[in-house]
Amino acid sequence: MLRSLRGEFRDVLRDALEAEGIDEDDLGLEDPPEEFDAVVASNLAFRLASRLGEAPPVVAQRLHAAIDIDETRYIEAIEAVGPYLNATPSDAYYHETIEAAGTPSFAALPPRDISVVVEHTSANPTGPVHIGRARNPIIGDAVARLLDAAGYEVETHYYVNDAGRQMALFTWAYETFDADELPAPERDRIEYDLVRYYRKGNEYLEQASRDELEEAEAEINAIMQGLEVGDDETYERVSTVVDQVLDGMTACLGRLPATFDQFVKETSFMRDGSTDALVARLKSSAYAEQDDGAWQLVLDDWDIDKPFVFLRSDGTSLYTTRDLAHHEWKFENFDKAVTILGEGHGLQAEQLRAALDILGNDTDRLEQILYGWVNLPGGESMSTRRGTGIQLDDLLDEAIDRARAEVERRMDDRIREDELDEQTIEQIAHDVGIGAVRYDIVSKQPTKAITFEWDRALDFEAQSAPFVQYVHARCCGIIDRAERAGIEAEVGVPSHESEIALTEAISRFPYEIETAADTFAPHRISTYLLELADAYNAFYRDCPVIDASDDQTASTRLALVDASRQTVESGLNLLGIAAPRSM
RNA sequence: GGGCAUGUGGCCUAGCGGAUAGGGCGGGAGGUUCCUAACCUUCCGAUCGCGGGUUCGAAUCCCGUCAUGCCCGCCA
Repeated sequence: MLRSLRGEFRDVLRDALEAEGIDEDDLGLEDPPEEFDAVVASNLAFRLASRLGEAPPVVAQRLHAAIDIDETRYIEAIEAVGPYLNATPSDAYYHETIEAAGTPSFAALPPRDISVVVEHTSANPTGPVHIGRARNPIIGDAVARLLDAAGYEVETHYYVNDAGRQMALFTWAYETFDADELPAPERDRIEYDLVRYYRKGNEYLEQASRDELEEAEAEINAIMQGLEVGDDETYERVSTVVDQVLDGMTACLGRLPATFDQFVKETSFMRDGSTDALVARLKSSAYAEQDDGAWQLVLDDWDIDKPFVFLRSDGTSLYTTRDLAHHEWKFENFDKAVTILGEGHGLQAEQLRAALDILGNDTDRLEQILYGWVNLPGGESMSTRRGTGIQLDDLLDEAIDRARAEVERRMDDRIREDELDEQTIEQIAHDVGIGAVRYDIVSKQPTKAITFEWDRALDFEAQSAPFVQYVHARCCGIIDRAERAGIEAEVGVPSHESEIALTEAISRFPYEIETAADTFAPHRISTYLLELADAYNAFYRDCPVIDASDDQTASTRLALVDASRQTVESGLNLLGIAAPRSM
């Protein structure tokens, strides 16, 4: 609803400027501080002041006099407050907000007819997902949900690096070592089983004699060469490892849940000839040169001083070459491409963008979101190869355990009349625990580095998922009681200041989706949900529903509770967090 | 050495050109004869790393500087 009101505000401001014969495009819209009744404001008078030779408040008055709000539906009044023009909402604004928010479509912006592929996670299929990587699926999944809500046609992809040396080494180790010379798996799932071969292989190479090393390297190289020439048998051998490990990783990511519409294999761009074709095009580019037999692009014109090598001197392609073919494939099939990348890939991301530019692509269609690493407190690094770090599975298990303990601790003094059976308790623990993890990650700007600490990541109070989820549970509690008391919801116009503030918070939701999607910033949704939850808690404190002073008040408040519940659920859903009915 | 990112009260964080810098944690003081206290109220606590500049206006933009992280391979 705020989107509509802002539209009206822009219209009347533009009309007023035209009437005054003033040419100015920037309308200076901003959010007014809380203490004002206005829902949107303009600071236009500041900028016009010097040009018109008048003081800002005088300009504001003049604009105010020229503004005509006879035709507006959602703007009740526009006031000149000092240099600001403040727009306050009409009864229709509140009424229609509560009405619209009671339906699921409130969280969906109109379709844009623009397809976008969101590539995220894309971790090498070498073993269990550790929390250093967990930021990627959590941000990526939220971005995909956000863009979907914002009206884009979204498809999610996991790009599988099945072609490099790591996978060749893994395949060799899998075929070479026996299970009985390996330690027991840390968990009963396929990637925990297979990663033991990968670790064993790396370990072996590190302490192998010269002869052993040569022999092993020869086998690993043979696998890499087989992939390069598109040998079917080699591809099958590598796939045996890749597909199994990937199955396990997919199961782990599914717990978040993070899901993928498609797993796109790197080898597919070698096997279909697109990498070779791309290399030929790059060679003929004005920026290509040969250096010691290898081909590279000189990217000085893009302010990148590191050349981009796209073909080895032995004629084989590199990971980045194939990724280039991969991206051109994305451009052929989608209008936009969004990629979530760890900050370690910053330079590569810039080189990729420049190379795509050289190949004649419109790189504005590519959005690369970089996120900082998750570090461990002691500065210890996480490595699948060495088996260090914290696994995502362990984090989620711990989160659920702590949440379950919390639910059980509260059992004694809970007063809500619903009986929680074992299965329900387990479900709540699951929703709360995993929600807390996701919220902790998604609520921070991706570019900031995170130091992982159990107690902070799994805090169930205040600025956290459980805080927001609790609001949803509170709504459900009231709705359940109202139903038993025979109270019917009826959309009305809020009168109490806490009702008004809550309705205004709800009215912002579609606007928040729009701005968050425009900037690819899901953390804005988490910030918004906190504000919505605060507004609801104030309403909960001040405005009884079941025991309202009269039936009419009870009915209009119940409608507001319905609208709140739906909005909170939709908001949590954008972040991939469940909304429990009871806690 | 070069590049990119980040620097906001003891700790975490929002804001990223406009109305007295919002929250949370921690600390102090309160609130439950119940629409679930995973909540609420209140107090204490910030020269927005530092120095310049641009602007009517800077945490926000520019320059410099310091600190931290990441990257700089014919690896992925």
